[in-house]
Amino acid sequence: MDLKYDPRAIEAKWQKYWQESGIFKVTEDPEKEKYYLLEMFPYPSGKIHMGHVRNYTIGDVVGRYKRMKGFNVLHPMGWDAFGMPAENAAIANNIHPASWTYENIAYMRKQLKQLGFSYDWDRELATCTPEYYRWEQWLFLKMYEKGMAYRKESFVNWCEPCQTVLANEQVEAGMCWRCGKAVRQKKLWQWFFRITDYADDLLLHCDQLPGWPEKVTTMQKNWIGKSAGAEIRFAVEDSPEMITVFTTRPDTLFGATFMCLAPEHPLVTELSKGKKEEKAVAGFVERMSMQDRSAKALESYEKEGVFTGACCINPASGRKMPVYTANFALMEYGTGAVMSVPAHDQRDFEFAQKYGMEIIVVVRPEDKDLDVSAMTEAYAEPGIMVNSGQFDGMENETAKEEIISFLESREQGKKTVSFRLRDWGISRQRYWGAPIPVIHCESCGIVPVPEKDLPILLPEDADILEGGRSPLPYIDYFSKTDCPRCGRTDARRETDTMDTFVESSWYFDRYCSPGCDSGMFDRKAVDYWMPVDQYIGGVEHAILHLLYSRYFTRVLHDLGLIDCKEPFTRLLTQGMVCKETTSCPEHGFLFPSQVKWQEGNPACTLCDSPVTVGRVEKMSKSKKNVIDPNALLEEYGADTTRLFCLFAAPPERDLEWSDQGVDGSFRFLNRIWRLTADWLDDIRNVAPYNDAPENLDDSLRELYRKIHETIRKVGNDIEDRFRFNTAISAVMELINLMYGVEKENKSAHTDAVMRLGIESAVILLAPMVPHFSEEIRAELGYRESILLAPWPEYREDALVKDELTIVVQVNGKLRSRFDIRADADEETIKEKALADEKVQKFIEGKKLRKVIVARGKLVNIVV
RNA sequence: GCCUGGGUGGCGGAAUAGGUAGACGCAAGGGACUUAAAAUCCCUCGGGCCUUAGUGCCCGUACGAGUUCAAUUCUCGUCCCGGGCACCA
Repeated sequence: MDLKYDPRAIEAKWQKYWQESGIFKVTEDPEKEKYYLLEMFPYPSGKIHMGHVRNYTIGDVVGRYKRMKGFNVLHPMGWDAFGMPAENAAIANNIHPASWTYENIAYMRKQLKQLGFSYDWDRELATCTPEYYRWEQWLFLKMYEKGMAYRKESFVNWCEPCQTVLANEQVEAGMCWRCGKAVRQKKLWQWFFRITDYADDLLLHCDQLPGWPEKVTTMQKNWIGKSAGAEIRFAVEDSPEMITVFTTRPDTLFGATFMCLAPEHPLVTELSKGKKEEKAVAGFVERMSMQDRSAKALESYEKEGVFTGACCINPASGRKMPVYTANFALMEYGTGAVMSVPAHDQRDFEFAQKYGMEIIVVVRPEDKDLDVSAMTEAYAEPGIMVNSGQFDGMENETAKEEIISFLESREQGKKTVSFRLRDWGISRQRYWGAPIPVIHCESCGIVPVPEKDLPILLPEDADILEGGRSPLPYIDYFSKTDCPRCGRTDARRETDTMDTFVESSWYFDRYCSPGCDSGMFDRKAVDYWMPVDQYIGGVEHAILHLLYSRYFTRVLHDLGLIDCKEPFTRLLTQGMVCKETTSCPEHGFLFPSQVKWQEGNPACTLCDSPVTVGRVEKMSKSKKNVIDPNALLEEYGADTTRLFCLFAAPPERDLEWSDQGVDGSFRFLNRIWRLTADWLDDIRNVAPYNDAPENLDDSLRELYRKIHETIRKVGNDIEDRFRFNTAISAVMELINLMYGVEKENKSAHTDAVMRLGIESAVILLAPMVPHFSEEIRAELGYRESILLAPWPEYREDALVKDELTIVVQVNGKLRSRFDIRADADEETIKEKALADEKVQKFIEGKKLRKVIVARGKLVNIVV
């Protein structure tokens, strides 16, 4: 055995062996229990970053562990390959999005292989290939048939100078990131998926996902946002129009004193037409269309509105209510109209004060009356009805039902529920995405592409136009086509492409039979593998990606294509990889390699200025606080890199990068290596000890127990808790103990127990540092891959202790401890504790009030 | 504003059923080996107190209360930090 641990030689050797032996290839095997392990596939952005390394390392440990436990493990990898960065790179570097993407894939695949991940590479897929997206187009057609895909008008961020649609992240403070000019909202006809049809079902099953972090299901529930209430219709004065509102507080109807419509509400323009307010209203609507509509932006705007010139009639009180249009009313939620009850809604209260609107109290606290003139805020609590006609005196919760019945009987409203969730807009006016397979015909309207014409290929000989515009509408051979229904020769192909979340909503199904060319997937394969048993990825996908995938799985289920309804049985959301930032007054943020140490202080390598060490933040290119995995692989190898990612923090928490910590992980592997090298001659031809512990002397017996305790702990930590950090520290303790074994005083079984110890340590670490473990196991004389070795089981009899240490507290404070036979009964333990010399000092002359004995651990004496 | 995590030594973290706070690692200090250094191995390592230096006492898990024989762990309140968000009518 080489005396020095040389990861580079070892890792290349075993990676080659795994690849050539095809050991990670799997097929459906009804004899074995399946385990589908999946990590979120990466966007091929250029190279692997530490977030990927962490995510995929965690997954790999689980995959290798389950494999050793005898499961048939499906562990695939692929590429989420459509998307905007490819277009941006194309513009910046004058390279085609396709070549950019495929080059990145090739490079990143190589990096993943260097990290030793146990993927079945035969199942690799890239979503930008026609073999993949043709089935997405096929599904679109099925969804269109069912009315699950439809078109409606909605808004996009539009940059006039660039003549292009912008993503939210391309809008910076209301301005276009490219030209810096103001962005406005433009209405376009776009494609949607009817996810709201499944809102109730998606919500209901949030409580049936016990393997998901509660935080994620809670976020999903809040996102779907079901609320019960009523729709109420208000007649508009001097007009045949009605305004319909949704409210969760029908009980406060008598207190509604004005109405607010969203600026985009169709009635806004109509109601103000020909009135003196018309100009002001039009100006307001125009101004609002310029505003950024994201939640955070809206948050910062002051609440404002203008009078439309029209009034409506409160169906309960008969009161005249002025109709306003206001920036806080959202067209997307409810009906786009809000009945405003200033006495019982804080936002309405503020709005009423600002514009001098009437405030009427209709719910009072049980113990007092509310005086409008003395109110400083709205009263939103439950209470007793007042000023509400026949409903006075009721509890407001009862009044909710009563008022709804009252409205229903007069056909002025009805009970209803509303969801916060909106339909999924999938249209993107972009090039690098899957074409939506429909044709627009002057005679026939929307005509779906016939199935036999799929796939609609994305032309790959086109270039992104100036300003980032999609070339698709300008490519004649693509966009000009014949109508498949009537044959008209002037039809136009749809040039919107699909949101990339569509690809990631079914890739896990495709992995089950990635080469399938007769459908989205092979039914037998998908029924065998799905659902995913363990899904692992960043918490940033907690809502959208996971919700869309759950939705797609339901759609596939209801189309009769798949058995399961929930795609992911267990979910692990891992934390971010963070590092402190470093910056120089002259050069701004610095990469770690741009910082040198001068007399114990950090300095800039470019200008020698002292460097400021900033907060620990998520690694990001813009802050330059990044570590390049390549450099780590070069210096320490894959096993050390993996080990540190696992050891530094539990998976769901953020991980703080530490160069010295990496060094420590490397030292640990070296320590095992040396221990093995040191003992190899003694243990090479010895069988690992596997007898009763009684035949061992005290210190060996202690080691034997430690070995089995470690086996138990590592298994539990991986299996139940994904606590790789504590699993590793348990093995460290075992190694530390073995370092204390002296060869000089060897007894009959020393070699056998040492062999067991080393063998166990290595096998327990095999999922985490696979190359290292394979190598040592080979040195110990095994011919087969460690992957084929069964996961070790602990012996109960080795864990048994003759003596237990009991600690003694007096009034809850630790005062003494003693050892006692493990089979001693409670009374004996109690007596021994009371008789203890140190304990005596504290209880002498005092009255014993209580003595508590806790299961073989502790005695607490209360005096 | 709403939702959601989190606060434990110089640092990352541990404490799995309310029962010995600080496992393991990093950093630091000391020692051994060496001509020397590196590497390695061993020891110390939360704070304070003491004319008994100990198998000693007190304090200590963001802060303040509470429940309990016993709280890092459970309850309530406060402060601070991170993440998400589409004004939830």
